Amino acid sequence: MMGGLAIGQAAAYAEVTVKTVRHYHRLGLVDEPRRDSSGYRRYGSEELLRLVQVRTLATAGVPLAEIGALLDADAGQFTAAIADVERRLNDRITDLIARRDTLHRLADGDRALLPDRACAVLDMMRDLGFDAEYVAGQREGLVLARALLPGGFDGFLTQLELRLDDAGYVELTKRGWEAEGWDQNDPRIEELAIATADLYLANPSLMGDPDIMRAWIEASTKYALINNHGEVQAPISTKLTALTEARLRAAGVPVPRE
Amino acid sequence: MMGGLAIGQAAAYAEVTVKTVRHYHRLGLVDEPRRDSSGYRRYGSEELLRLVQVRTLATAGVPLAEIGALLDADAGQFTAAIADVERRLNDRITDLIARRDTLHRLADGDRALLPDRACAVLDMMRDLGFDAEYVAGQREGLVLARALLPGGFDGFLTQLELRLDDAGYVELTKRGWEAEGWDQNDPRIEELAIATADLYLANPSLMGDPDIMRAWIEASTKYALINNHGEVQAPISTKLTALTEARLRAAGVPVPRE
DNA sequence: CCTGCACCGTGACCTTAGGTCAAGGTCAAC
DNA sequence: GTTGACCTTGACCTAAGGTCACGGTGCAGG
Repeated sequence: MMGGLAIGQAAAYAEVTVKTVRHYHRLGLVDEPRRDSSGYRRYGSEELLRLVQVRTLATAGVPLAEIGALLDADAGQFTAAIADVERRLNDRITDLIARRDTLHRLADGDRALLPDRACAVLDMMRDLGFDAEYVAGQREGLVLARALLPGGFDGFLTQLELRLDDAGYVELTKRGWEAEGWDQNDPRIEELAIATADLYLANPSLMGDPDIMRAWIEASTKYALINNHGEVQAPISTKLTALTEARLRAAGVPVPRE
Repeated sequence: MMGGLAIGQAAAYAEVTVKTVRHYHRLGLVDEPRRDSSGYRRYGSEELLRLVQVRTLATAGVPLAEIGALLDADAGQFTAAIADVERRLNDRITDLIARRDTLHRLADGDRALLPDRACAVLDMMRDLGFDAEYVAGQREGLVLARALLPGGFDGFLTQLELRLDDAGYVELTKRGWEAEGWDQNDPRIEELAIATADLYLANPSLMGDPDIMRAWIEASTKYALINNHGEVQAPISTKLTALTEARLRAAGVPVPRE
């Protein structure tokens, strides 16, 4: 027995590696045991106990830098610290469980980027028969909107939901998307602007915050075009918006100018 | 809007730090986005999606080195990999839960070092009225025994339990411990050896593996003396063992010599 | 127009908890 | 007497970023 365990046996006992034991010695977490005649470390149960204590705390996630003070504290502080460690462990466990659930969203690109409610809005658009490219643009827009105005995102979704509930709005918006293929001077553009303005006048709650909604339409339309056709301009949409706003102003609605 | 988010906004969106985003670029996990006129990175939803995917996997514990291949794999491989990640997460969770339970053992030094069954044996010794120093020595011995013969530890405990169930054994062992304070030539030592040998002869199952049990008695006695009195020898115990073994051999029991 | 301040750029070094490698000494067995 | 398993020290490597230094950019206030 030579009066104690060699480092490999001590390490196996504590279920750590030899290197880890030496690491703990270097950090002063476990005192160096006495050496035998050939300079080998010889471990008694005192050091083994300490080693197991350190390992237990370390694998529980306590930083090594804190373990020394923790183990050298008096009983009261020690049990309090243990309770704290346990709390942190519990936090980590619930955190990991949350991450495990988040993982499922990865299978679907939309769901990784947007909260469920926004996904529901996009689904509704698809169900209402909007063009897939249009919906994709709306998705991009929602992602950016959430990044740029995280506080107002929920209200913004509410506004979108309100609009999608209105059959007239849905119809006019679909036509507006088709309009991007029309000629710059197509007379239908003005017709569409008139119909849109009339819709807003008949149902003002659909307008929402005009600043935000204008930015929204331009941005999401542009994104759809950039991503799907490499085009940078959405001239028809811009013209349509301008005409609609002009008509609203003419009717006495205070629409701010860009 | 300047056509995209700056790195700080993208990082906030993905709930990582700016430094982390650049780190992912350097590792090739997220493509560098285009730059604006002043060289700033400008992020679109493509990169944001990728960023969120990488972060989700990374915080789920997937090494960054694996994430690239994982996200670039086809759908089948990807969902398989996700399932694997989830399995590893579950493992980590159950592992943390086990560690949390282990933590409680730290409050008591014995319970950190020894399995419950061994603690029960020590408790039984205390309850049977063994001297506290003796029990402490047994504890040290158990710790070392578990380190040195982990495979045989359970059988060894069984042997101890068997012995403690025998009132005669308990009585003789207590006297043997007291004997360490006697004179080397005290006639009671031989009496004790005779009684002990007779006990073993009457009840051979108490003997167990004689090699192991002899090593055990010597080691645990020595540890108690070293730790509590700084003595290195346990001469009476050694003599007692020798006398007992001689008597057993005389009675025809094959006791191996050291 | 200048100055602050908050943001962006790169590059080099620091951190935690060890792992790996190198070069040599020791021990038990065949 | 040599092999192979173990021990010694020391120097360097790793992941996943953090911190520091030093400089450029963009915008608001005085």
